[in-house]
Amino acid sequence: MPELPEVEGYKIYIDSTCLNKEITAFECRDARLLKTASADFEKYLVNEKLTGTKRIGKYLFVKTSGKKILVIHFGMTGRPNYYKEKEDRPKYGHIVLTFENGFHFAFENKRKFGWWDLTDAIADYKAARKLSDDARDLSLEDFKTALGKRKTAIKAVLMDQSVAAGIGNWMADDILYQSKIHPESKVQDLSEKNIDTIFKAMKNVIEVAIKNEAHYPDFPEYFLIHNRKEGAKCVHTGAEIKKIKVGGRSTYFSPEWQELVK
DNA sequence: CGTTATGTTTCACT
DNA sequence: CAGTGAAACATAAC
Repeated sequence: MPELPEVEGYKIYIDSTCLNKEITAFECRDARLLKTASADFEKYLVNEKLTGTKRIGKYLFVKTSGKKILVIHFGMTGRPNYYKEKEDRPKYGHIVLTFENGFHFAFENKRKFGWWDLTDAIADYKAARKLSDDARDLSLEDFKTALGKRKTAIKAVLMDQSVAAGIGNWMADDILYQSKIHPESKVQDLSEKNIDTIFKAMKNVIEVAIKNEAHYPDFPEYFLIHNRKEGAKCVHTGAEIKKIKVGGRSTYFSPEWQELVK
């Protein structure tokens, strides 16, 4: 379930399980998950160690003792799984590293939208992908600059990784719900104050979600995520949450609560 | 059987 | 060239 807060949790998980142990084997059972040749992963990972991680948005960069940096993207259904017994390999653990202590690290990916890549430099990779700064660190100034040229729905723009890296579908919905702004409001119509409100809501969603380890039931009651489904009711108005499509994605919002800015 | 799902990439069009 | 929207990708679950 990976958006920014989930991937932050995965980072912490990998930091606490996989670092500073020699890799003795690399195995991938479906090459479609690899952006670079399988032989390259063998070459640059086996007999090396993972030494540290850096997360930018939903991308996780894993530094190694070797010449390359491992890049992991979890897609829609990815998650890490560190386990001991070989027979405990998870059903969708399509990529597996084995460490010198006999433990294994599986990259689970049910829908196979996630992938691994190798790179020489994080900054270059970030630039090539047109990735913005991580939404957690992004300044208000840079956020405004990125929004400046846009003429489309704010919801779609919030999910654009070149605007604020890490915001995905549920976070964008919650940010706009907490901002009381309709997801189809055009960016060009938003006031300075609207944008400040959205920026603050974005930071709040991120910090609250990370603090609660992306465990939705623990989020405060005012989070839309508890009612992000058809037939559910808005905690503010009591009216039904509506579902529409914005930017090609299912979008949930509270019609009376969230103003369409024009 | 048809629809939907937490994401990114590609491609055609403006 | 930049921005936009739709389609594609692969698969499970409802």
